[in-house]
Amino acid sequence: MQIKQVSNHNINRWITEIHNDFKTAVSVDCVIFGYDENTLKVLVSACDMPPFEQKNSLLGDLVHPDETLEEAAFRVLESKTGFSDVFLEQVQVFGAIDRHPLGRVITIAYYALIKIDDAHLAHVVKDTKLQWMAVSELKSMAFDHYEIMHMCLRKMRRQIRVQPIGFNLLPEKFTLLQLQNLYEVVLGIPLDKRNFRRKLTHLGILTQLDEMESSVSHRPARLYSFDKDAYDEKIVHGFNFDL
Amino acid sequence: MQIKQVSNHNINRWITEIHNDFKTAVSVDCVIFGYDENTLKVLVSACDMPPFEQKNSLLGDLVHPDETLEEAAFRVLESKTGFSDVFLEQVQVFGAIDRHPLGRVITIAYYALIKIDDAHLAHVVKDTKLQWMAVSELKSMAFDHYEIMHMCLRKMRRQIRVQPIGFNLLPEKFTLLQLQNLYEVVLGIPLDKRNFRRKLTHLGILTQLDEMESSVSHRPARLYSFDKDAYDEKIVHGFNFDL
DNA sequence: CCAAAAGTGTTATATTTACACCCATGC
DNA sequence: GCATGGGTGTAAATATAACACTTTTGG
Repeated sequence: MQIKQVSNHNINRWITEIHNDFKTAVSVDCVIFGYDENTLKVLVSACDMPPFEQKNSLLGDLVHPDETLEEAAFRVLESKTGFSDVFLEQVQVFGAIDRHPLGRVITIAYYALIKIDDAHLAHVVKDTKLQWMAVSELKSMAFDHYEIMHMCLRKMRRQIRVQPIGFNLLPEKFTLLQLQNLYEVVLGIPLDKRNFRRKLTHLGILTQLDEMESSVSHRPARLYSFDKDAYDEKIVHGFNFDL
Repeated sequence: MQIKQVSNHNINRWITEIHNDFKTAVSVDCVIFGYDENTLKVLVSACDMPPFEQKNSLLGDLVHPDETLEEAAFRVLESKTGFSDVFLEQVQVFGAIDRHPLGRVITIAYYALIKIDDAHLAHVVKDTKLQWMAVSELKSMAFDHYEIMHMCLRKMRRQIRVQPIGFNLLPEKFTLLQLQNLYEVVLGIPLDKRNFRRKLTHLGILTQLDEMESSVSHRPARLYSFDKDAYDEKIVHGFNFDL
């Protein structure tokens, strides 16, 4: 990179600091949430770095010099899940001085929401280090990753109430009960069936499909899909999603 | 720092990358909000770095190797405002590859809320580069600082509705109209006087003082203060501030 | 016919909004 | 006495919460 010759001593200080003294390693860590078997899960990896060999860690990597932070996060996501088109949200930076045993590494936490499907599960199974773990069963992790996971969970819980992001965790076609269960599991509160259904169907952001559940041993439920166009349209007219 | 000898080649890669290849300069930038003359203002500094000499910039600095991100932000705040006890909130990281003309610098944005008082104004006046500018008058800034300011403004607007942070912008003792004006200015919406007063006084987080405004050319208003203890008490019992 | 989830309305309660006048003070 | 903001209550509309039974399918 070319550096302009400038007279101000303040700028020379910056040049020195930027290029020598004050450089730090920067990583991204992804909290990848999935929803399966009525459970909120996180994709974790067996950690191979001392002293955390018995722990699980989040999926992350150092940010390369030629990529943005978001690109780094998407690179991690794609390499571990095979998906490139996922919902991704920056949460917070963690910069405690000794958070990494190999030296100072500040990390930018992202959370992602993905639809766990069979193709994806096969992809994960091939990588013996990877594992979907229920959020409720995760008690401790490598580094400060448990704290990071928890912060991401908090942010996701806050966001899911006011933005239609929950659909990223469900298949394209879902029943109203699946949607209600998702909210109950994520938020940890029971919801009234009739009120929930009225609220959601009256929001006008669901498309009622001409299709039913099949092969269930009870009355099959109608399938719905999220109508993103309708949502975007309503947003510009001052509509608020609020569950 | 001491580095453990480990056998795994993956870890050796990390060591190389962390200590050599992938280091980046990291800075903090503070969007310092103040409220004065019924206006929301930001503390900005004349920029002396080409090509932004005609622009204002946020207050920031590189993060030093021996301090956390928050410590860096507080250091910037204290050096520029003289205050160490201010409300500070991390907002987002900005990591576009060419956001800084001197090389790759990723920056962590914070916003701070401070009470602009006379002592503080004197402090600012001594530094000829510093200036309080109305948010509404800021149209462009150095680097990506306008975008950063805007993101912080958005986050602050969101937070002020659900957390009692507005009090950080007012004097210890304030009138209900001052508080209402603050909300109207920050949120950009008019509020009904009677409804606002009823809501706030019934929340039970304001202490009604035995003191009135003085030297005003109209009926003096009662003064109130924020009762943090009462707020904390209510929070643990599941109370939600929501304006 | 049994088990399991689908689907559907009404009423009571709480919250939010809209709105207008007299009061105290400084000049 | 006039300009300025201080201070107060009520009614209508809206949103939320609670609640139970019949229907449809597979086994």
